[in-house]
Amino acid sequence: MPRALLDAVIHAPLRLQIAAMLAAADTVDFATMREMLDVSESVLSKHVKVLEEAGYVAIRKITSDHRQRTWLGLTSAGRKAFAAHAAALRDLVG
Amino acid sequence: MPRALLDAVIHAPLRLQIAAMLAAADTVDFATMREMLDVSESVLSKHVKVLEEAGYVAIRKITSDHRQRTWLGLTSAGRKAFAAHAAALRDLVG
DNA sequence: AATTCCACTTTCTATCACGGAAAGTAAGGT
DNA sequence: ACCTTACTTTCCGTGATAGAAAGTGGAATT
Repeated sequence: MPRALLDAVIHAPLRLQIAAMLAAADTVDFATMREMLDVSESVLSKHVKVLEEAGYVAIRKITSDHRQRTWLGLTSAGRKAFAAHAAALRDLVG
Repeated sequence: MPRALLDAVIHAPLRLQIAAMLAAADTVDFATMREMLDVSESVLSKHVKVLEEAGYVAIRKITSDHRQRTWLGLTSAGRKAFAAHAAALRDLVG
């Protein structure tokens, strides 16, 4: 029954970690996240895109200091969804 | 980095629920679990099999009272794996 | 202005997971 | 021998995931 409460977009292992990192750190840049998760650029890019298309993650590309960096952060919908998912997991896992 | 700590066998939504139910109830029979999860027999059977092949679930077929029932329970390895997974999730989800 | 970098993004290709329907199996009843 | 119960396995189609390689767009360099 609580299956409906588990958000498939967030539940996938990598995306759960992405969401958790963003929930904890507010914003993280692409390269740093890639290193922390130890995945290829294409994989991270695609998972971030899934989260973005779900309206959970906001992508901001900023050029500063002769470097362009992509900053990632949760939207308010993303924060809500993550909180709900976290609650569902806690409920399940005790 | 904690990706390694998430057990793919347990993480799948349905199997996470199965494991959680068995962790909470010790044993549950197939039919009851099927109703609680609201899935088809084939789907439950296959997920249970995955858990069994991982050594996490023990299947016991018992005939009593003119009815045969399949009882499911976690093995000690299953209990350990679930506990570890639960810890990893809590760590991730805060 | 053309070229090179950089930092991702998208495409390509292959594999693997998942679901349900339907067919199959095993152990009793009748 | 046949039927029912209670799953199990097969069949088949769909969707997710991964990584390599090619592509894109905006600096920075020449």
